[in-house]
Amino acid sequence: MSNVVEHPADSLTDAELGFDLGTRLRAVREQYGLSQRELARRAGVTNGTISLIEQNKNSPSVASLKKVLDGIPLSLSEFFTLDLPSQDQVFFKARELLELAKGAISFRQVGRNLHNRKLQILHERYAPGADTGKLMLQHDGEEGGIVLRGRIEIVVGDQSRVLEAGDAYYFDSRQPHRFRNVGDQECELISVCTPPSF
Amino acid sequence: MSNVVEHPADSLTDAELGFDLGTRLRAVREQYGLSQRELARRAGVTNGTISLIEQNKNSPSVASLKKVLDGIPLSLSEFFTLDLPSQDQVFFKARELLELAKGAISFRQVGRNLHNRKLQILHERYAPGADTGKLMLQHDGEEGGIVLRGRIEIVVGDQSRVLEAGDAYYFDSRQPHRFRNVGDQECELISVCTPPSF
DNA sequence: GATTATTGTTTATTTTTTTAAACGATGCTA
DNA sequence: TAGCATCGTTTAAAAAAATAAACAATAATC
Repeated sequence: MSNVVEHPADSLTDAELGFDLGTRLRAVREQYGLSQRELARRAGVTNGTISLIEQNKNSPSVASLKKVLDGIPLSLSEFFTLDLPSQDQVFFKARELLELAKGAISFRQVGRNLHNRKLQILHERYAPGADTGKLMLQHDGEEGGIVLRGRIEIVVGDQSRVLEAGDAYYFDSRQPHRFRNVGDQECELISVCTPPSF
Repeated sequence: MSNVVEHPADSLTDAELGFDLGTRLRAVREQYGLSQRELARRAGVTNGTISLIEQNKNSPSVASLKKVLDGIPLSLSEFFTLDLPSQDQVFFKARELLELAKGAISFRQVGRNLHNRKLQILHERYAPGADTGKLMLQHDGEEGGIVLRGRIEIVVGDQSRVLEAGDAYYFDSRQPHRFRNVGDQECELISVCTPPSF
């Protein structure tokens, strides 16, 4: 009885595959080097359960899927949002940061493919007077950052503040927001946000 | 068969599941202005099913939870990663950053309550020679950062690099990793990671 | 005020999942 | 090669979830 497991190299997301929970669990389990029995022992279920789930012969209750994932360990949200095959670049020389905008405002991003990532990390520079504009930005996710030098005015919803070196911010990106360099020198900051992915 | 002590009928809540699935579903359903019956009709299940799920009186199979969410519509990953709205402090003066560690290695965090947040943003400082230790760190999530000044050696899995001002990194936090200041001056960087949420 | 919908909940019955144990296949070691 | 451990799979019985229908509470309409 040959154990043929479909493993297309370009198997990217569940959206394309129509959500193959069994294959996903098997991939995760194997990635962690666990046998069905070992995972079953840690999770407090039987090995048969895991076998049947991985073959999509039954659909586990959320409760028992949680039990299984606890044995890895992996949270439900991580399990469902997981992008399995992505071996990415880890280190980036300064010149390798991806230039997203260039001019009065400059965004230099860590990493290229945003779709596989949970974090968008930017090195931002604002020339004196530079402004993200009156039309306030608004998008899903959360964002925050720390100011490295200069003075920048940040408007979030009905709040507004001028931040200086060492100051920081954090807000829900669905609130309208705007950045403006109100100093007389260049302003620099590191920002990060969770990109809307799924 | 299991001789384990039976749990009371209503014990499918936080304790076992890690979060309150029933309340979560109810909140989402009401947010979309749907009655149990209307959602049941769209999802192709019975209203009783939804009632029982929302009371945590049974734990739906992933298959039926997916059916229910399709009626909203909402993906599984969206459902599990939903964050309850929380209005927090937006701006932080430099001195308000939360000091997590103080000594050869210093971590100063943006924001206090990590549980409601998707991002952990840190201002890290490493004294010359400072080291996160031979026991390599490993945890769920992803992380990245940008070096502001100094020289730091970062080991991720079987890869290793010395990064300098402007350089950056990004990796899956489940890979073992270690940070070490290999320069003769203090090293400073902004790091960010996705904390495990559930 | 009575009638009629619509809401969420509960209860027997059916359906599905989980268990416990056995099965065949593979790999290791003496 | 034989013996033994481990792997994933399969199957009858037990446990749990989904259904269908009845139940109670509230709001709307006549």
